Amino acid sequence: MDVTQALLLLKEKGYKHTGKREQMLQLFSDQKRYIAAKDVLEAMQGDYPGLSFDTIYRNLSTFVDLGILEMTELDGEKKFRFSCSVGEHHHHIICLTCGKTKHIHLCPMDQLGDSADFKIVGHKFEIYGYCSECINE
Amino acid sequence: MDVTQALLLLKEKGYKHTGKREQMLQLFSDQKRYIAAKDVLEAMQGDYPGLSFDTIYRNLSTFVDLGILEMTELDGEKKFRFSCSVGEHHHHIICLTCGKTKHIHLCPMDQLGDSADFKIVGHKFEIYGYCSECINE
DNA sequence: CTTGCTGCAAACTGTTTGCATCAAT
DNA sequence: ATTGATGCAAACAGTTTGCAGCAAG
Repeated sequence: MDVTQALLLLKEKGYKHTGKREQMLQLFSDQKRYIAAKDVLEAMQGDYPGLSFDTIYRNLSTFVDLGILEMTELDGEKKFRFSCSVGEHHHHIICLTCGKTKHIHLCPMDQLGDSADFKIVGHKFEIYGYCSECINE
Repeated sequence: MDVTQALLLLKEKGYKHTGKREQMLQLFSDQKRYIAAKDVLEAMQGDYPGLSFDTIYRNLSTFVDLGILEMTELDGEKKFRFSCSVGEHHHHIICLTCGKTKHIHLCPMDQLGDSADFKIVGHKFEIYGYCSECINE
């Protein structure tokens, strides 16, 4: 999902085009990372000094609703992180320092037989580590 | 880990034996579920009407430090859940209604080769569903 | 000019902490 | 008598909401 495509989708759904939204989308498109709301805010405060968390949260949540972004909580973290959504089912290795991700095409659910006593509705598989840039710190 | 064993460990480490701690441990030992702090509190307020969240949280965190309980955050939930810890590495199917768990002895990390560009330090694999008792609601 | 977007302030949830008191050893 | 355990109140982080004004269509 690139920025132009996302903006088109927004327009289609009756959302307005604002500079803040575009720049948020640009940020996620440039950075293939899981980014927390706070970091989105900080990245944008250069261009939008008065920008508030409210706007960040409202837009992030809009983007997730539209399928533009995906949202996760790293194990133990008490905050959400967001990154560009890609269509096909996949999992991630996530850098605990910078949020950079790498896709994993192995899904453990493929090898798991049906469970007699549970109706399965979802799963979470994430791998945590440090990327080559963050490991020397 | 049963209650007597856990109490022994507490004593060993210089922690005191209180009725509240014993009953908390009993609760987790009886119920093989992931329980949230709030539900622990509610389950105990019958016997300890003045019981506060502070005590619950402090004791839960002590138990986790000692390896008596394990802690997780279900995907999307903004709260921690706790359950009896077992030694060997494993994963869970977790009922989204009652927190009941079933152990999974498949670990996807076994099939994952080393990643050249990430130093892996942890992972999370959880399966969410509804148990046979909760499915009809 | 209409409707959605935004900032402000306030509320909310789950969790943590300082302090004085109480209870287990 | 010591030292840890507890309740209270307050603080904290991340997130959400009502409202009035602003800006994009």
